[in-house]
Amino acid sequence: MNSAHYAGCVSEALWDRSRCSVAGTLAVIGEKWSLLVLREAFLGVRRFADFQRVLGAPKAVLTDRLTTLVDHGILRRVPYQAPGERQRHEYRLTQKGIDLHPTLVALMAWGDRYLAEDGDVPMELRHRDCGELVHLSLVCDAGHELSGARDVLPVPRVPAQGGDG
Amino acid sequence: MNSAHYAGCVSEALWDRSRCSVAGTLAVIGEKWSLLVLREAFLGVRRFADFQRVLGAPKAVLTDRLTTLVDHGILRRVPYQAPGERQRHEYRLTQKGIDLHPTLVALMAWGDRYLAEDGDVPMELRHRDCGELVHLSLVCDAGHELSGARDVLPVPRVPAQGGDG
DNA sequence: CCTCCTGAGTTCGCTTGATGAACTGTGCTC
DNA sequence: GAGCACAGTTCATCAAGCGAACTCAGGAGG
Repeated sequence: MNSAHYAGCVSEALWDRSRCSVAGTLAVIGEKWSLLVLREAFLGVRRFADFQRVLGAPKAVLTDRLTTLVDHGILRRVPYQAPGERQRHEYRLTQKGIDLHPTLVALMAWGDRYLAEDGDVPMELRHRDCGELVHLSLVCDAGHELSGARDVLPVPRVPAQGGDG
Repeated sequence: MNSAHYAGCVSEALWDRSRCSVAGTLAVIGEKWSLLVLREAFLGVRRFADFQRVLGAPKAVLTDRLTTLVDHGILRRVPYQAPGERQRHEYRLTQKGIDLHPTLVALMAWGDRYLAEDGDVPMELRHRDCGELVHLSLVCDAGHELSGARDVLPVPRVPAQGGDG
C-alpha cells in the first residue's frame, strides 16, 4: 500500500472532500471579484455603478457576481428611489452575507501582517463602542483561548447512514 | 457631484483600494485550488502525489499553485527520504502559511452553517487540550467580545506622506 | 414631443487561465 | 537494464475574464 506512509495526517479515506465546507464556500464566493464585492458591501457600497467604479471590474463580470451573490442569498436586491431620480435597486447584505465578515477579517489580518510595508496598514477595524482594535481569536466552548492552529484537532465526521452496516 | 449620495459609507476618496489587504491576500492565495491545497496542508498532506490524489486538480495547475505558494513563503520545499525510496521533497507550511489558518476556519464555519444539510458537517475542529469545539471570535484589545460585524468600525488610514501637501 | 443623459446592464472579440491526456526524466527495485 | 513510481512538462481544448461598444429605460431640458 502506498497510502498512510506518514503519521499525523488525517486519514484520507475517513473524510469526504466532496462535502468539505471550505470547498463549498469557495464554490460560492471563491470566484474572482466576489470577495472584493463583499468587502465594498461591508464598507457601505450598494449600487451597481459604485461597485463598478471602486472595483474597476468589467461590467459583465460584476453583473454575474452580483447575480450569483443574490442567487445564493448573500446579497438582496432592494428597490430604492433617490429624489429626482427614477426608481433603481441596490444590493444589500443579508445575514448570510454578514456572516462572511470573519472571512474578510481573516484575509485582511493576514495581508496586514505580511503585505503591508512598515506596518503601514491601509485600514483598521475598531470596536465601535470602545475604539480599540479588533482581531480574530480562536476560542473553544469551554472558554479557552487557543494560541494557534496547532491547538486545533480536525475531527472528520462520517455522515450518519441509513441501513447498511 | 454624484459621489456621496448616501451616508454611512466609508468615503471612497479616503482609502486606497489598491493597497487593500483583502485584495493583496487574494492576489496571493485567491486563485483556484490555492486554499484547497492549504486545507490539505493543514490536514497533514505534504507530498505532490498526495495533493494530486486528494484534490483531483490537474498536475499543471497543482505545480503552479505549489510553486506560487513556495515563492510567497507560505509553503517550503523540504528534502526528505523515505526508507527504501529515493530522496524527494515535500511541501510544508511555514509560519506565514500557518497564519492563514483563521481564513480557512472562517470559510469552513460559514460553509458548515449555510451549506451543510441538517447540520451534518463533514469535519469538526476541537481544542486539542479539552476536546471542545472551537470557533472564531472577534475581540478587541480592551478584551470585549464583539457580537458581530455591526460592532466593527472600519477606519481608513491615510498613508503618512513626505513633502507634498 | 424630441433629444440628451445616466444607471444598469448585454453582446462581442480577444486574451488569459483551467483541464485532462500524453510525454519526460530520475532514481530505486527486481 | 527493464520496469515502476514520483514529480513534473507539454499540448490541445475549453471556460473565464477582459475592455469596448451597444441596448434599454426613465427623467430633465429645450
